[in-house]
Parts: sequence; structure tokens; C-alpha cells
Amino acid sequence: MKVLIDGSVELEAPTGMTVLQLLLERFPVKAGSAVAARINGRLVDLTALPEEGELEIVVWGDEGADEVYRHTAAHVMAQAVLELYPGTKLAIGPAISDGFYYDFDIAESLSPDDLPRIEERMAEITRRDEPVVRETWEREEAILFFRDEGQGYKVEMLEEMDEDRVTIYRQGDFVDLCRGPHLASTGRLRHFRLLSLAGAYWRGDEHRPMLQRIYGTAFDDASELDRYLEFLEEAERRDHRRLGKELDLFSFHEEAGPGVVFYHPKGAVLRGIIEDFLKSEHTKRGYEMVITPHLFRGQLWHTSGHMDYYKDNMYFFEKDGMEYVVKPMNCPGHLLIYKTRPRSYRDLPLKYFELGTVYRYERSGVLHGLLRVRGFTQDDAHIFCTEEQLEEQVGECLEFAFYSLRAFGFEDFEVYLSTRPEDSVGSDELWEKATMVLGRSLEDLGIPYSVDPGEGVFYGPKIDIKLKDAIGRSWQGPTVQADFNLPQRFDLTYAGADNKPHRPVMIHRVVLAGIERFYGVLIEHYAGEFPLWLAPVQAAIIPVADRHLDYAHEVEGTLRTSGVRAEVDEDRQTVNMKIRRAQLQKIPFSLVVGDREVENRTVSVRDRNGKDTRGVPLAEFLSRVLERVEERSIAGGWED
RNA sequence: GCCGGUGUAGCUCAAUGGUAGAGCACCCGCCUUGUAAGCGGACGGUUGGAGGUUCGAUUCCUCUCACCGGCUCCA
Repeated sequence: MKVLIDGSVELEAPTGMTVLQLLLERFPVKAGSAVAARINGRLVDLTALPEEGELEIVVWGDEGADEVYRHTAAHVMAQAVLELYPGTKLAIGPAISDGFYYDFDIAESLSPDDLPRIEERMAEITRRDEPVVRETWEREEAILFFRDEGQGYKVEMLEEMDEDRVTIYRQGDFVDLCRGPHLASTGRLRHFRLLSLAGAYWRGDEHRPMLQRIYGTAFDDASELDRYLEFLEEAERRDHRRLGKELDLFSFHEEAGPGVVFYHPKGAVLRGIIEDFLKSEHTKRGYEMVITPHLFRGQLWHTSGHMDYYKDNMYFFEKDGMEYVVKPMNCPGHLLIYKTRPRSYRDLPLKYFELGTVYRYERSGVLHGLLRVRGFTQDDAHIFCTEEQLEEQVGECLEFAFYSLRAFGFEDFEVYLSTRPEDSVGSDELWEKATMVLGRSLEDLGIPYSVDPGEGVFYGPKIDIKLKDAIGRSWQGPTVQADFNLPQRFDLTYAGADNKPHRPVMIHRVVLAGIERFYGVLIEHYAGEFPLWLAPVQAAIIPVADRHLDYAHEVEGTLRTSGVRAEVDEDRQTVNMKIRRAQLQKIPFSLVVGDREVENRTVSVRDRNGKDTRGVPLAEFLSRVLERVEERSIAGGWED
């Protein structure tokens, strides 16, 4: 049998010899690093038998290798848990993007202190270096086996499978139903770490039993594991909740209830900058700003359909025997404004923009700092247009969104087109049409995207843009949604050129989306070191001694008059201390003023990187700052 | 909402079935300071809240609130 290995070496493989044996015999060096193999394009175990054709050796770093590796790590962990907690029932244990997890049904509940113990047992299992064996069983046989073992979840999975034959992986006494492939032996698993413990419902269904999930990660390369653990630390260092406290930006209060944000003075400055940006950019693009109330009668939400599809997320109350709703969305308000007078095709597209604050009930367990709150403000707009204008308008929204995200320093995006969810309104025909238009707008702009089936909103399909931050994490960002439904429900019309009534279509779109969430992402993206134009305080003025206070205030006045956010640190403290405080507050520039500066009308500029430049004329400092703010520069150093 | 964890001074964190402690911050003094912590002093707590067990609870138990890690959902 002729086998072409890695596209270069052709050799005659003896029958009955596994890929691993072949490697050991012919390429012993490779055998040690091999994770799996690909036979004619199919990912298989190293214990598979080669076939005539191409054989590729998959090593760590190759596509698919991490998945195989971590899947085996999950099995080793499951084996360890079974050994330590006999009677544990296994659910599922897949590899995920940065690691793996396994869900267990264990009689006793695990605590984080148990993880090291499990990790140790895993290490022991890897030392045993038990071969991982793939077997093919009759499904019925597997059902009997797992039933006998008391592994009900496995039985349930088996019973739902269509195949007659299933694959089983075995290492030592540990047997698991699994598609594979896996590492050839437990000893091949080298660097791993158990990370956290969590509850997870069997099959993600809250009506099913709650299982205990252990998350972990594994790498073949020790330095990669280290790097990943450093990444986790870095993420913690950037945590907006922590930075929000340290930088005095915002707070939450038990007395006020969870999920509602209090912006402190510095936090409000940053929020104001974001809002100013949005207002001016919307105005530039022909949007008209509107303001709508926070409370609407319940009836309106029946008309809009929210009462049917969004009720669980809405806050209600009753007064004078009348039902009221705290608005969870801004659209109905904008529709009411549209309807205040007859509209003509000449009015379209009509673009209403609102910094609309909405309240949505979120289950207590999902709240998360600014990223998931109950009260938030959206940069929300609704575009009423003709069907013909739809595609162009969607395109403009997308361009607007990308422009804005780039202005705030985000460069990498992922785009998703979400289609009709199960619970939704409108005809299939409308959905199909809207979905098509969205897809075409993306294609026209040459934006690559993937389809997210069933993830649309109840009234229409949508485009979601996810942004990647400085350390590569992605976050939910702008969305553009087509809506053929609400105009119908509210009976919106416009007079066409033919002088007949027509139905407009509507686009819901946000640019930065929820301001709170965007704000949180912004903090994490910059780790609190905001670019000059966003920094709540741009310059800390540090007098060397009391006699420099007058000049310090003069500098402050000059800067403030020109719109630079400057503050004098008047504390009778050492220069070192005042510098330290400014650094910890991540203020872009510290201006030290002493005798020399007073005499020469200069400032000594220290940037956030710790570099100082002395004798900078005040006027020069001011003009350079204004210039950078104007161009929204992300340069951090004074010399940059 | 559910599973697990956590809750002690403004912040970060100790301690313990027997009087609750440190560092930093705040306040007051001294120092008048040149690029990341000058020195001293004073103040500061119903140990998240309510109930229970106990001679005695911050510690053990129950309930509750909030937060953290997830499940699910979403801007």
C-alpha cells in the first residue's frame, strides 16, 4: 500500500501497521510530537490504519490539533474525577475555543479547593501513560454497557443517536462514548490546568438537572500554557469593574438595585464625550434627534407586539387602573412621531435618532458590571424608508458603524447575519426578503460575514458586528435590523409619487449599541489608559511647592479655557507622591511646575509612559494637545 | 432564575465559638518638596441584612440581599 506522508515522502506501508507504528519505525522524531493524523483529509487517531493515498501527520499547532489534544484532556479529567468520586455520572466533555470542560453529576458538590486534587490525579494518569484505544461497538451493546455502569446521560445520548455503530474510547478502566479522535496515550498530555468550576444544565436546559462543570485548558507547549495564563491575568487587570472603581468612573449600589449604573463625575465626562460624538456624527449624516418618554401605556406595547414577544424582559406597573410599561425599546416612540402627520415619499428616508434610555429585566445571574445591566442607553435610530431605499440605507448604517468603532480605536471586526428565530412575527416571505437585503448590503460593501441561523430578533433579521479588543477578545457591538413588521402593526404609510398610500419599511440600528456596554468594553480595550480625547482628566498639574500654586492655577485656567481637562493637585505632598497619583489615575500628562517653569512660562511634561520632557512652552503643550484631541489620536507618549 | 463560591473600616486584606486587626486612603500636625509611596498623630466597624443554636456568634444553622464564576439570554 502506497502512502504519501505530508505530501513529500512516499513509502510502502505494511498492512496492519498503525500510523503511530509506521511513524515510530520510519520517523521516530515525528512520532513524539504527533497529535493525530489526517488520512485523505479525514482527521483520525494515530492508532488508525493508513490507507492508500495521503497521510498527514498533525502536530501541535496544526489545524485541529488543539481540539484533539484538549478533548483527551477532558477525558483524562473525567477519568480522574471518576477515580476520586466513584459513582459520578458523566455528561459531556468537549474541547472549546481556549480549553475544555466536562460536565459531571457528582453526589457531593465540588469546591474550588478540589481542583488541585483533581489536577494531581490527572498528572498521575498521564504518568501511567495508558494507551487510548478506539473501539467500535453496536449501539445496543453500548446502551447495555452504560446502563450497567449507571451512566444514564450516556444512555440518553445513545438512545437519541441514529447510527447503529458507535465509537468508544478506552484508557485504562475509563470508557467513554466519544467520536474522537484522541491522543494515542494519556502520557501524551503534557501541560494542563484546571481553571474554574461552574454549574451547567444538562443540555443547556434549565428544566434538566444541574451538573457540575469543570473548565480547564491544555497545551502541548509549556510556554503557550504560561502565555494563556498570563492572558487571563491580563484580562483581570483590565476588568472594567475594577478599573471603574480605581479610576472613580462609576458604581453600583445594593440600595438602588442591581444592574443600574451611577456615573461619577469623571465617568460622566467620558460618557459625555461619547454622547457628544454620537450627536454630532448623527447630525452630520442627516439624522434628526428626538427624545421620547420612559413610560408608555401598556396598550402601545400590545400594538407593537412586545407584549407577546418581550414580556419577560419588561417592567410593568399600574396606576389609576391603567397599565404602564417602562420602555425596554425606543422604537414604538419613534413610530408615534412618524404618525403625527402624513408623510410623503419626499420625506424618506426619515431618520430619527435618540440617546434612548431603556430598562430591561435581566435575570439576576446574568448581570455583569457595565456589560450586562438592566438600565442602559442606546444610540438608537429608526430609519423609515421605501423598500427600494432599504439596501442603500443598511449600507450607510454599516459604514457609519465601522467609522465610529474605528474612531474609538477598534480595528478588527466579525460580522454575523442572523436569521429568523423560532418565536417571531411576520410572514416567511417578508423574512426572506429582509434577510436577503441585509446579506446583499454586506456583499455590496465587500464585508465578509457568517450566518447565525435563528438568532434574529422577533420582528426581523439582523446584522451584528462584533469588535475585537486590544487583547483579542470579541464583544457584541452594533446591530442593524430590518423590520417589515412594525410599520404594518402601526399602519405607517407615506404618499408615493403616484399619490397612493404605501407602506414604508423600517431599520432599527445602533452604532455603539448600549452605551454602558460600549463604555465597559472601551475601558477593557484601553485598560483604563484612554487616548487623550477620551481621558476624563487630560493633564494633572503638579506644583513643586506652594509658591508655584498661582502659576499652576494660571496654567489650569489657560488649558481649561481652551477645553483641555486639567486639574491642579494642590495637596501639600511631595512631587513624587503627586506624580504617583497621576500615574495611577492613568492621566495622560503630568505637568510639573516649579521655579524654572514659572520663570520661563513653561511646563515640564511627563507622559503616561513615565518619560518627561522639560521646558515645554505652555502654548506648545496646549496646541499639541488640541491637535491630538482633534484627530482623536491614540498616541500615548508626548514624543509620539 | 438555577449550581457553586464570596461578603470583615472608604480600598486591599488578616483573625477567631471568648474584648475584631494591619497597610493604604480620609482628617490633623510637621515638612515646602523637581518626576511612582517624606514623617508623626488621631479617627474609623451593629463583621451585607434578618432570625436561630449557644453562657457567649464575626465564626455554626436557616432565610434574605448583593457580588464573583458559569448555565441561559442579550445591547
